[in-house]
Amino acid sequence: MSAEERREQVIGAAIEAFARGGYEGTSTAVIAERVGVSQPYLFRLFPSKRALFIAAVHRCFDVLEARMREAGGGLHGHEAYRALGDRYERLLVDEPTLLQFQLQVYATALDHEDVRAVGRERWASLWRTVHGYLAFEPAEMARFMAVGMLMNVLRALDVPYEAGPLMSKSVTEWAARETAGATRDTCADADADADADDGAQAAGRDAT
Amino acid sequence: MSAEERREQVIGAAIEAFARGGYEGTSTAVIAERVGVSQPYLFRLFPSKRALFIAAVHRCFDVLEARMREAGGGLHGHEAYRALGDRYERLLVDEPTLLQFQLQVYATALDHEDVRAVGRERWASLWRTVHGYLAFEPAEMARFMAVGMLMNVLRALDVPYEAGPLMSKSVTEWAARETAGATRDTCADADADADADDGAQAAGRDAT
DNA sequence: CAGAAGTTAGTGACCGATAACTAATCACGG
DNA sequence: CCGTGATTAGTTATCGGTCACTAACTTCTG
Repeated sequence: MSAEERREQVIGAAIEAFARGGYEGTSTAVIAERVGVSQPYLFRLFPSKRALFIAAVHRCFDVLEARMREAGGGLHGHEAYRALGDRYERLLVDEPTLLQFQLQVYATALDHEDVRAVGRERWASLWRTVHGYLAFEPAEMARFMAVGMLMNVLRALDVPYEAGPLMSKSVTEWAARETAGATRDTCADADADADADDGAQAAGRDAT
Repeated sequence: MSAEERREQVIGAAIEAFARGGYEGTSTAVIAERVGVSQPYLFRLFPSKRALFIAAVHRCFDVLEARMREAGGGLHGHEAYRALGDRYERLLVDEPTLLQFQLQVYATALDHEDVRAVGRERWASLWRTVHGYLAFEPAEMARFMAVGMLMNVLRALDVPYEAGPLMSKSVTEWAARETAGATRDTCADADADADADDGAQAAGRDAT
């Protein structure tokens, strides 16, 4: 296998590993093990752990932008808004690793200047791709991105929510329930592994 | 100094340290050093590093809820929406550590079930506090929280933005600028330490 | 034989946690 | 006022394990 192929493979494994453990919490050994090479060999493919992480950031946003572009197609305005929103919801279910890694990037950016710079650069690119390509109004742009960030957090905390416009209502109801039963919070464990197949909820959106 | 006082002090130091380095990236030694006690003594105040982190999570959301309650007062509807929004903007400028820590919590929640459970619990509490106390409509609730999450990310990436309704427009313009000059991205370093006093931008909101 | 792909061995530093010891405070009987 | 025993706040010493990274060696292929 060529070094370039290996590098791509390593980046994929790095995203999966970093998504779970974060930058500091993930050893280069587990990444190497995941692709089936020795740990020191990673340092011949990438100059440092940070360089590998940054390569993973680029890959992550490459995919994100590609997905948005695919969904946007020739649409614009509200049609595009709905199309991209739906696509992001699906991405959240189909490729959760990508979103978890995204969250790790934001956290890592706080004290690694190089990561912050790359994250900012790619966020600008993503924002501009969505805005320029689909011609949203600025207010809708911010709203779209903001809801995306909210969904990221809800997913990170394993909060169940309905997709689409019903989200706010369902989350509000969830919050009321969760806070009411604060005395017996053991029931929160029961749905820990039940979210694996709640992708079906995304289809429930057409009931709107 | 009593153990309880020390504990409170340690929690404060822990938030500051964890906010920068994250859970895995912060050693108990640096937290101990920050409060001026020996590292092993932390383990007499808290049973484990995780327990300390979780205590910090509680403190963080305690403060967050308190700030929102103060700002909400007897207001409701759109007036409350504006009051809380303004307060959150100010919090972003005045107490950035709290927000950086918040981001670390979301990232940490991904692979620590106990942190996730506490985060979910406190998010529900926060959501309910804002919703129940201020009587927002569900859609406004989600919008409020979503914009907050967006602001968190923008701050983490050091993206300059105008506060208030102008945000989306200013960020859109920023994205256009940033992406246009992608070939010479060295200028991105210049404003790295210029954000210390951009709190003045928050006052620019009344120009609306 | 040359170069690229990949390995084993090792290193110095650090980290969370434990164990055992010390110093100060305080209540209290004489 | 003094001694004294108990509780509490805090220390030093240390350990087993892990981590990013380096150096030197090997194996495969054209």
